[in-house]
Amino acid sequence: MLDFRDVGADLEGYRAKLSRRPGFDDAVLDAVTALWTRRSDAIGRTQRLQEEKNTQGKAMKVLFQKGTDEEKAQARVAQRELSQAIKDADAEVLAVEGELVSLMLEIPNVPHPSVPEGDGEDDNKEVRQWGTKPSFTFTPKDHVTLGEGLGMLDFERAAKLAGARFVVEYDDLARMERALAAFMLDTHVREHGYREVAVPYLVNSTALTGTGQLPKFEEDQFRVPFSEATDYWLVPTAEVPVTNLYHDQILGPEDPSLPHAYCAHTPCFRKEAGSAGRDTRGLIRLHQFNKVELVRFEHPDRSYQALDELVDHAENILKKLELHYRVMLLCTGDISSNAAKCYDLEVWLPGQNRYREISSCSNFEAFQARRAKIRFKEEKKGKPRLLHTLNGSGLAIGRTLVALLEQHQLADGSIRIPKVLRPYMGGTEVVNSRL
RNA sequence: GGACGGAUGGCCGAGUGGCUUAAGGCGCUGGUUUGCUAAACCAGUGUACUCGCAAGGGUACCGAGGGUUCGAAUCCCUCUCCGUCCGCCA
Repeated sequence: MLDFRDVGADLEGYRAKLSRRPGFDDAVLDAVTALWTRRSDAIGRTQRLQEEKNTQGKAMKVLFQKGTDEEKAQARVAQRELSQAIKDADAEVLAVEGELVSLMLEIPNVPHPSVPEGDGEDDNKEVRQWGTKPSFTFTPKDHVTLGEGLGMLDFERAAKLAGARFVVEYDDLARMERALAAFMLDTHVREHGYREVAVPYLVNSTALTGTGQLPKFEEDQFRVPFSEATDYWLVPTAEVPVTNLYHDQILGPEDPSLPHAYCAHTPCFRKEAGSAGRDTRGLIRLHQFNKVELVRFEHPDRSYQALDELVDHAENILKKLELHYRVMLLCTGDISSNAAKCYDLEVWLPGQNRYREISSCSNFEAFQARRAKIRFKEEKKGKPRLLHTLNGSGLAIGRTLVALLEQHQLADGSIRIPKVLRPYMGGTEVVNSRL
């Protein structure tokens, strides 16, 4: 969320910056400015009425001891009228503010100047590549063929249990989900300095609003209809519970200094409402998948440096797993609504002959911090400022499994396990079929 | 699921309708005194909104939301969270 004061103070500046996003309708900005004025007027009125009522109220006690019955009655009527007037003015403030906030919640973040313009995916800029495409002396299979060939991926039974877009894994591939999570967490904790955290997989709508999934993307979220009164949603990513750890908090100078960096492993649940028919084969787009997520709370002055570090930490996992990938800088047409700047890591999938997103690393600047009220003070008496939040996948585990299967496949359909993962796989070097 | 008890500033804690502009203490910051440190003393110490060029005002906030009243931290209702016990349970 942007600050409507900033928008009102520099309407044309924001119009220009936000118009870099294709499809942004700037009419909403004029509505915001109009509401802002109405809000200020209404607040001014309420406060003047309050002041008057307080002044009169202080005189009441004396009056009730010494005044005549008639004076008392008059004062009572006057106060009652003031109370009513305050109530009315308050109601207007609330109504206008409600409208204003609901508009603000829908306005996307301002893209950083370094974000290239573009209409969509094809306009993203490749920043660098790491490694080379593996070459095969045979035609590489895709992960579904490989996994089913090993007898370790089972989409039919998953469909029986839950429906489309779920998977059942067995044996070494089931173990590899666990191994990858442990390997990634260990690396981020030991080598990159993140603090490991285990969080709830159900969150409330306040948390989802704080990180920006609500209200705009409600159709992507799984709501748990536990009862009328409860407000439970399955987490779409650990970003939500982890970022909201600091909800409504002011970090003081006595707190361990910024940055605060966390990593968490959770399943992620997504409706994939808008992607019917897309990526229906395999592990690429499921309703449930595992992910290790990195979340950072940063001083505004160094959040872009932190973004580079974050990308590096995610890349490091791919390097250790010996997976060829490229780094893409997303353009204004492909970047998410919350992010100011975003890099995607795209891993090479020989079975599909294309790169696929395996991590998305974003700087949200103050966009989430303003929604979730996350602030810090540099000095004890200083003014609280919004800090910057960042997060990135480190990495999506299901897609990592896909990449391992496809890039490290051998001619007979078995899979070579990269060295760093072997300790987590009981020393196994190759995944072989048990069939 | 049942019963009872709680929720007040950074922390502890007083407060049963107007003397609260939230006492008092701790902590913290600045100052005075002072070989150093400590102590003592003095002053300050939240958040949001709002008016103002500024200095500096004003308004709201005692878990949340409603209600009663001229007036609510205080009385009433609903909810949330925490604690203790009982039942059920991985």
